[in-house]
Amino acid sequence: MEILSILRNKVISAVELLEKQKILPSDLNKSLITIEKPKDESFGELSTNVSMVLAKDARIKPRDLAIKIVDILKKDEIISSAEIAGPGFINFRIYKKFWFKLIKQILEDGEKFGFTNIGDNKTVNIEFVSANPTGPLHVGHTRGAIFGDVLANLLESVGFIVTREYYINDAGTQIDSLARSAHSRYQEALGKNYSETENEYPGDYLKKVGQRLKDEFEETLSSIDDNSNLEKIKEYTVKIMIDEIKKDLLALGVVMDSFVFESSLYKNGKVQEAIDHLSRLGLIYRGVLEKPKGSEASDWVEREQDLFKSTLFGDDIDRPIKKIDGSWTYFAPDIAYHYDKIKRNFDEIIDIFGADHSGYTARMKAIVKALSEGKKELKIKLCQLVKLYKNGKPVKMSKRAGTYITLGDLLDEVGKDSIRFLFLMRKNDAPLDFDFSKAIDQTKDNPVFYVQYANARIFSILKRAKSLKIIVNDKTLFSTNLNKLSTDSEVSIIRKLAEWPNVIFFSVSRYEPHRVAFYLYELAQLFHSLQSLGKIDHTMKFIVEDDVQLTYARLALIRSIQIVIVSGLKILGVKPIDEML
RNA sequence: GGGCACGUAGCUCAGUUGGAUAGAGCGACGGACUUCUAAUCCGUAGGUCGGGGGUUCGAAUCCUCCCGUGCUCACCA
Repeated sequence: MEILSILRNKVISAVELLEKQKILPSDLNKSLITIEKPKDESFGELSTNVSMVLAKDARIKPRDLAIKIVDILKKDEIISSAEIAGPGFINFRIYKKFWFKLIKQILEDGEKFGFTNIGDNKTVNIEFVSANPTGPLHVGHTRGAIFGDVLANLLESVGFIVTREYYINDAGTQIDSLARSAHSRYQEALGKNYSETENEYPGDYLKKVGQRLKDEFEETLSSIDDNSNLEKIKEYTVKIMIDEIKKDLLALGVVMDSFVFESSLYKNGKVQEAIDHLSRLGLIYRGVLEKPKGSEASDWVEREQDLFKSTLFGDDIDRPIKKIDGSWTYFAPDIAYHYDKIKRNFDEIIDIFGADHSGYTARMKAIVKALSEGKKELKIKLCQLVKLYKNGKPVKMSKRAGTYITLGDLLDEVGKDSIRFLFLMRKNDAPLDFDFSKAIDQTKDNPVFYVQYANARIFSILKRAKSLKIIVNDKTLFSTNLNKLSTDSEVSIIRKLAEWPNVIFFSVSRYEPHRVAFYLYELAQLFHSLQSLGKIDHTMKFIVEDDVQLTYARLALIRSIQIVIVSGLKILGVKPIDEML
């Protein structure tokens, strides 16, 4: 167990002792007790809010409670000082040798350090990207892809069994339009009349499809008077689009475990089945929706339709499941799809949406609650939109004109690792301004190189140590004597390393992968700072030639930094590099 | 007009789910290399946390009302 948890347990035991002695009422809620690193290190190395959190329930003043707790903890073997400050904080200092234990633990655990078994083999389904197969992925999808993938990595790393899933909308009118557009390009490839105006998907990417249709089928599908030809074109086009999407995702480092086709839900009767289930639960009725307030829907007509009682589950209005012509609405297959997820019996179901689908979340949560009869809760994370800039100027994108920046474009210009890291330097629900020119620049404003560079520097130091006949494998470093680590900067970076398990815990429990990226940046910052001390004062170099023991101790320190950086980068799906080129 | 987000330094953003004197990067200004990689470091300047009110020991964080921005709004997907 790492030091923050150890200290927290000690604090809790102290409270329990006071409970036993009847000084405090029993059964106080201790879940809010935290151990944190104070912002200002002059306060102490670690602090706890215990006395403020318990004061109210215990009916005692925070500072009075703090005095009692401090009396107990002062005797503890790892605590060198415990002081009360401010409204009732208890600030601790820890004996150095207990900080050194942390380094030993990192060297022993390796890249597993910090990852506890939170998941306990619980299963999780994360659905993300799920872009319509009508064109290549663009920057918006990219953000969702990275967010979902890294969240999946995180969950896996703490013992969840994760299914990364992509839901393919391969049915409906959009896909019919796609097929007609592909047919136009097919005609074009065959040298027949091509009409730009009738083409709903005019992007160049369909030219390739047209050519491939020609290569594959020659002229046999040219006439679409026969509907079965259009069906074949549709099938073929969707397949190509999906292959392209998979290829782009792979280049971004994202591999899905599972694809679910909307069309299969119709074919297998799963849509009807899900709706029937809702009916049995009494949640479907014939009704008339009110005209939306203030909406400018001028063509609004009052109509009776089949509605799902989503208001019972926290939605604003009940939602139609059938259109006027009797066909299903877009919502219906989604009901079936989530019913299917429920029946596959995942412990957790997570959907990742783009912000443009935020209006959809209430009904999706409602449907999962309804279909599972309250047993499952759908978790939805929203990714805000991405605005692209180039040299500080916004890049205009138009789907109609076919001038939008695709994931492929991004990968060509920026590269996978930069994209992933930069996209993760924003919280998911904050809008992301992404400047192309800055991302390409490898020297400034680019945190991924900053972190990579820290790793590369450590690699280079260890390499040099080896050349000096110093043994730098983890086993040797593990058994080295660390007592020579004595400066504030050194101990301060160990304290930072001690936060890593906390960072993982919060990233997982709140589904916030960006915390990992920020943490790695901060850790790299401390490392760079530490290294630069050696420039002014040569005794602060990591390798001090006339002090073997100090050298070993410092190598153990930087090696443990490297372990954390590398394992963090792996979570982000960014490849650590040993040498900057 | 309704719903959901968001509003923190000149710019881009963090802020451990209510804690101490609100942080970082960029930009600006001033410094540091016969290097274990200067792709780096150190320092200075910069704030009414959009505004008002409320909740309490304590608010950037929670509640409420305004102001502003984005997304969205039956029968599209």
